[in-house]
Amino acid sequence: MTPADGSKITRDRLLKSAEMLFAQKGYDAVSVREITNVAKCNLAAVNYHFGNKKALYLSVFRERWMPRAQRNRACFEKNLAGCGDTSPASVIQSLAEALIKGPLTDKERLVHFQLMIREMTKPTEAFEIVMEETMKPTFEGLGQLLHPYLHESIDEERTLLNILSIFSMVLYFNFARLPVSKIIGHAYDQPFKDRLVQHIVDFSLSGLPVRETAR
Amino acid sequence: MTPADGSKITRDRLLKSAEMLFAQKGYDAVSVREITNVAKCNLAAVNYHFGNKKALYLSVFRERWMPRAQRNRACFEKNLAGCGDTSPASVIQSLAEALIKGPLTDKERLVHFQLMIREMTKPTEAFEIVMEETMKPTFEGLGQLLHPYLHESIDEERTLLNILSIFSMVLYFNFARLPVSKIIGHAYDQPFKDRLVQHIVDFSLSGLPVRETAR
DNA sequence: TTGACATTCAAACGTTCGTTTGATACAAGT
DNA sequence: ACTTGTATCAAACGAACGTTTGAATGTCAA
Repeated sequence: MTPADGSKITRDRLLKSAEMLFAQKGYDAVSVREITNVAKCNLAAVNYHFGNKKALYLSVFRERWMPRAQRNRACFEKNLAGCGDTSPASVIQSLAEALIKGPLTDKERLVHFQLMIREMTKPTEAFEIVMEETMKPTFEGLGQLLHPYLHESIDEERTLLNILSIFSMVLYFNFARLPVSKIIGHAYDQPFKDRLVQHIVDFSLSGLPVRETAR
Repeated sequence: MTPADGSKITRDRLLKSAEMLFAQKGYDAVSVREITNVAKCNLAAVNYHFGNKKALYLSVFRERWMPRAQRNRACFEKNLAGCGDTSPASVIQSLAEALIKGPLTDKERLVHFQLMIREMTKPTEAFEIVMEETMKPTFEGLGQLLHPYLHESIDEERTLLNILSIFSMVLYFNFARLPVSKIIGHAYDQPFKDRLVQHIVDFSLSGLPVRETAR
């Protein structure tokens, strides 16, 4: 077949199946046979199209994870532009909405953040991709947006800790859906996602909603 | 040999080696041969002492993970008792100190939270242990401590979301040491841990340190 | 129609996996 | 002294792994 034909389709099916399985089970728990079965192609297709299993894993990050990270980033910037200002409230609301209710489907979001968590827990070569091309630029951008609004005494480390704290909430509520659902007693439906975004914004801006009389 | 002799020692070495390797690499990435090599015992020892690999994994949670979770809990309660009150500031400070500077060594802490993250990302039977015997009681206890101080309009879900947000920060700063170190530019030394606890308390109570003039 | 190229496929490669086996060593009870 | 029970060990088991091979199939330019 010519490249315009079914070949690329097989390659894409491999990437798609591999991504889902790697996110669900982790690199070592997934066999090449399992991937090719889900992708409905021959066992040797992985080696033909990607060379070997590890190269397929890296291609998943390069060709599927990165574009999704960029879609998230674009959504954040669109949200923020729609706010009309760059106040901390607008920045955090735009970020939380982009990552929790944003352009990804629920399945994509789970896959995206599970892959991210796996690279944080046991980094491979893909960690550099995630870190240098996505997280570092994002945190730097958030730092520049928030810094003018923060108290004068807040140094660079404190600024980063604040950003990482917001990020940790978004990360946690995305990848740990199962335990969170088990604790709050219901699924991630749309109204809950709205309440979740609102909570993250409120908590990030004011912390715990403590009674005035008890402050 | 009699049970009072070297046998239990072999069993303990297996548990210790298995825990470290499972935390570092994940269940499927670790082979029984690797575990027995690190534990300096025979390959068949895993099956003799635990039956099979999966049972060893569960024993790691029952016999090593759970006791550490209880040590953390005891430290939290000791910290809180030392505060003299149960205000949100005292509760969060006690919690953050217990989990970030508490009774565990740095190595133990990393292992502990990495195992936790792995169970949240891809739950096995050990998930029930972590969830029912540790997280649920902890969150319920925190809810009862914090609820009297929270605003009247805060319902049970909002209370839980606040607790989960604090938990997500503690979790993140413990398991994601590598990316966090990479971003802030230095290791987790003692002064940084002090600043980290202070930040978590401040952020949980007041959110971002926004200038008064910009509020 | 032919030759070159791209893609798929069944089959096999050698290696490593989790698990089992049977022999051996040693301590304690009778 | 002999039996019993516990623990360790080298060796082997079949199954599954990632990877390779060479033939078969299809497409398009010449």
